[in-house]
Amino acid sequence: MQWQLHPEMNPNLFLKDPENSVIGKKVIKNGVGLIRKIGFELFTFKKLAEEIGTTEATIYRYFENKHKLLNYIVCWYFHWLDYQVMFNTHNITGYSTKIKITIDILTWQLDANHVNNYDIAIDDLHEIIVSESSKVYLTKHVTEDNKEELFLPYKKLCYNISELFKAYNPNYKYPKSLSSTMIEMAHYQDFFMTNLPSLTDFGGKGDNASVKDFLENLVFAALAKKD
Amino acid sequence: MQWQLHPEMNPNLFLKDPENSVIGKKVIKNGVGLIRKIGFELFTFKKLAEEIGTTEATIYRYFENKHKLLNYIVCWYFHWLDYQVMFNTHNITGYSTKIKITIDILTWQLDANHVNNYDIAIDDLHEIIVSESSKVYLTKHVTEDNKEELFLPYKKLCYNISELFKAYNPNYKYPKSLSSTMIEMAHYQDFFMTNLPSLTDFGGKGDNASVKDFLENLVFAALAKKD
DNA sequence: TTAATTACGATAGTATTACTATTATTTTAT
DNA sequence: ATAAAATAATAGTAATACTATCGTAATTAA
Repeated sequence: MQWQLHPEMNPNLFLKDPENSVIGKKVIKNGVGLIRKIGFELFTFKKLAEEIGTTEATIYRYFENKHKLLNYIVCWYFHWLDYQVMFNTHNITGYSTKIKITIDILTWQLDANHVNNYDIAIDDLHEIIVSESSKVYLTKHVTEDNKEELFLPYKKLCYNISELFKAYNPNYKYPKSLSSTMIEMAHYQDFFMTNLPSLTDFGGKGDNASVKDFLENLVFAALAKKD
Repeated sequence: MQWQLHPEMNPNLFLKDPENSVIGKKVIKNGVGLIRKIGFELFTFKKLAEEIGTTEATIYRYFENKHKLLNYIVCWYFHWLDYQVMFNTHNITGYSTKIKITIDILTWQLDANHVNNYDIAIDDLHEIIVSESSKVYLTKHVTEDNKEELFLPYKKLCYNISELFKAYNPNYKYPKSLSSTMIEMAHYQDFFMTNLPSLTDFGGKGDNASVKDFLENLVFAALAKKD
């Protein structure tokens, strides 16, 4: 599937399409690995350049700065996630089931559905999303970035899930906020469970099935038809 | 009230207590103002030093780095918030009412309750919390920081709210996760409403009363006794 | 009271980061 | 085969994130 290799990324995210060259692909692939390993704050283009055997300047030809690279990675992930949701809820009857499947995907209940034959290490990617993705929009330049549509895949996923919620219960007043809450909490509760367990109810167990249970309970409680 | 001026801050947050000197207080007060103005990424000790008429090195005597200063500010805020919740729910009968008051405070439904006679500009502080607070724990050193109890006020607030939830419905399975969800979403939905409105249902209106309504609906739906 | 100690802030650094400008090399087009 | 274009490497600079040292002021100790 050509689409999987070239998920029409927004050109505002890069200076030169990393998908079109060997070094470009290494920037993404090893970038994901290095950010996961040392965290976004300590991550630099110099360190990445050393790892892939090139120079800083070369990487700057692909991305304006490390923030844009993170934004690219985050977009790639949400694009991929949106596709997973679409693909796995397709031809399923019942909005309740569709919502449950969506929660499964968001909370990383990985199984055969999530086969990936990408260059990007998808588990590393997920780890980055959990601890770094919000840094992409929590900036002073969020408005300009938004105008350049740098958050489109996130917004699209949020919209698609909100439409599921509306289909399940057309009277529910906050489908979009519930959708963004669910997406954020799939990541935050995961991060808390691992790193600050006292902020969750999944202390000892610590598997993402617990996050799934929590979100399912929360979402269906919120959406419950009161008649 | 002496307590308000000296909310027993964790000494691991600073090298030298900023409350004990004029310059120290300026570091906090002007630090809050400057971070709010230019954002945490562009904020430097040099810029802050220029603003308060001192040098970088002086500020480094108080705080190890800018991250610790942000951590101090965030702790101060959650400490203050925890006190607000405790004070305003005290002597109120009915856990439902207590929870509603807590949501009011979290979603910044400011009124006479929130009188502040601090040096810190409390509205600037709230703006910082909304867009910068998660950066304090979304790091690779979260575990070591947690061991030094740098997130105690947040964890305490989360715990206190979870106890309210448990009192309201002892059978609810996820009081802590619901509590951290509510705290995070009070800030995130506020940020989204202002900066990425399509992720919320409060597009045009855009007041924090909408966030309050959403959270009240969500929390009471989750906690609803099913019998 | 005076000497010693401590506290404090200012000066002047360094290593790293985040880039940019220029030059060299390779690729592609004709 | 040669010109044009694309690409990468070299070599920078300005800003950032600190650190080490020094002088002065305040505090305390004999």
